[in-house]
Amino acid sequence: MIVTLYVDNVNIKFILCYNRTKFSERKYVEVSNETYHHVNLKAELIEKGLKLLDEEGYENFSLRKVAKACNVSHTAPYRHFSSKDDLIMAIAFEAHYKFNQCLEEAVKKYPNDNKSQLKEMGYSYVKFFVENPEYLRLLFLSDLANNFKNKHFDTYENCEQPFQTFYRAVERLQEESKNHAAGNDADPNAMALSCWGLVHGMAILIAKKDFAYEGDYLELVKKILWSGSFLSR
Amino acid sequence: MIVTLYVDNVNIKFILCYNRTKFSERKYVEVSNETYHHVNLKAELIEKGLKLLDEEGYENFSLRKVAKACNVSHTAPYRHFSSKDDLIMAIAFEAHYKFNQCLEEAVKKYPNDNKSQLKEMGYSYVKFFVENPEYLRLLFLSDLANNFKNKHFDTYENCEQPFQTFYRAVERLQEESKNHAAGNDADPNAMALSCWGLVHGMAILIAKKDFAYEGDYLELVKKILWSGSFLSR
DNA sequence: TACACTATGTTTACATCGTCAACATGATAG
DNA sequence: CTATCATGTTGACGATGTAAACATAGTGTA
Repeated sequence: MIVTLYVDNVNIKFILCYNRTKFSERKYVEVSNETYHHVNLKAELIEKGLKLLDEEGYENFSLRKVAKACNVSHTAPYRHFSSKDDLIMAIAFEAHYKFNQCLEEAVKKYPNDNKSQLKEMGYSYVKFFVENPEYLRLLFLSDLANNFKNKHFDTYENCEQPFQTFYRAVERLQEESKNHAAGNDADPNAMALSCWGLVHGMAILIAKKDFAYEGDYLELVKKILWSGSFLSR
Repeated sequence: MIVTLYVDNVNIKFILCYNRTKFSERKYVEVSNETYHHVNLKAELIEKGLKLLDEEGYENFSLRKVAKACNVSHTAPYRHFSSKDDLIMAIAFEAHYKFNQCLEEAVKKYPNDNKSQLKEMGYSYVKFFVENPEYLRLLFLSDLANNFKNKHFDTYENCEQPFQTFYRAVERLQEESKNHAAGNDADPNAMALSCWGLVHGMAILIAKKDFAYEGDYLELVKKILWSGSFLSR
């Protein structure tokens, strides 16, 4: 049942929920969306799940903990997700979106300079995963991430956007320098793999703390991306 | 590795195992077939564990399955490893050893050419993980790998060898080109991070099938490593 | 030889986990 | 008013990691 209240002239909608075991102990929980029922818990599961993933790490993540965080029985998530993996995929979708936003902001920073776009994007790429190390697993390193594309390409087609954003920048640069390109830069695949590989590798090494360095990692990355050997010609 | 020998018409099984702390002291220990005490269960757990990891993947790996594969009760591994993580660390140790061997072979291929050494090592690096994708998680991508160094540096100190092998090659190259180095190549950290990052990133992208390419991946990697933009100056 | 100690097995038990089946409730459509 | 469907709940299951208590075998020592 939906309850509408006016607090300080603001219209707030509530949904009537019930407590875990006893129907007598009911409480009101705010609804984030106009649509009632299903949408609410689903969104909350994704949100709390992402938080849990951040806080406790991928390997300590459990469906039951997410359910508990939402004050809901341990099987309630099954009304919205077919399995634990399905929930994780939905969370990964959310992460893809954030990651893509991050890359697109980098592109916007240099509207007319393809090289700078790619360098800035590389920097943002590394920075994003250094700041959100759990997303690394979500997007790339788990078994799930491996199957993400194949299994859910239709449902979550937007998840491919980060890669598209990256590739498009590479393509633009190649188009621009087509005439005087030589070596790797003449081979689109070689250029894409080397650009992406470098950035991807640095992000993982730093985020996973495999690269020991006393100074500021991100400054080092900036130095690498903006100097000679990267996109030099 | 299990070795079967016939001595005086008697079939004797041996297991190739290693001493807890030292890599170099590998020895053969006899396995008795039908005794209550399984003479070399520790080595067998590592061996079967590695096999299981290869076959079923990291996320489907379980202590109880390894125990079953060794025909032993599900708590027997606790006599040799303090936890599941401890077993995985021992397996990771084994994987580190193989990986390092792979890198050192690459170095030996070009005894007097530092640049070629590094290129060949990069190629072997990628090839190794493309051929053994589960090792990627074992060595780098699991939560455990994250803590590997800190927790077990003393016990498994040799596990650092692959990185040392890599770093030494970078150092040699830098020493060699010290006089005419410029840009990144003048900064050891920048050079190490960019070299390692590129190779690491390509290995992961290809092994995890995140980089879509119709042709031969390894040829593409070779092209990248042996042409202009990598170690060019 | 006898015996105690230690290393290395076993069984049992427990909490947590993902998942399923059976059931309850509440919104909604007829 | 009632049947149906969406979305909750409880309870059960087997798999898992791990701890505790117990069993056995090999070893060292009297």
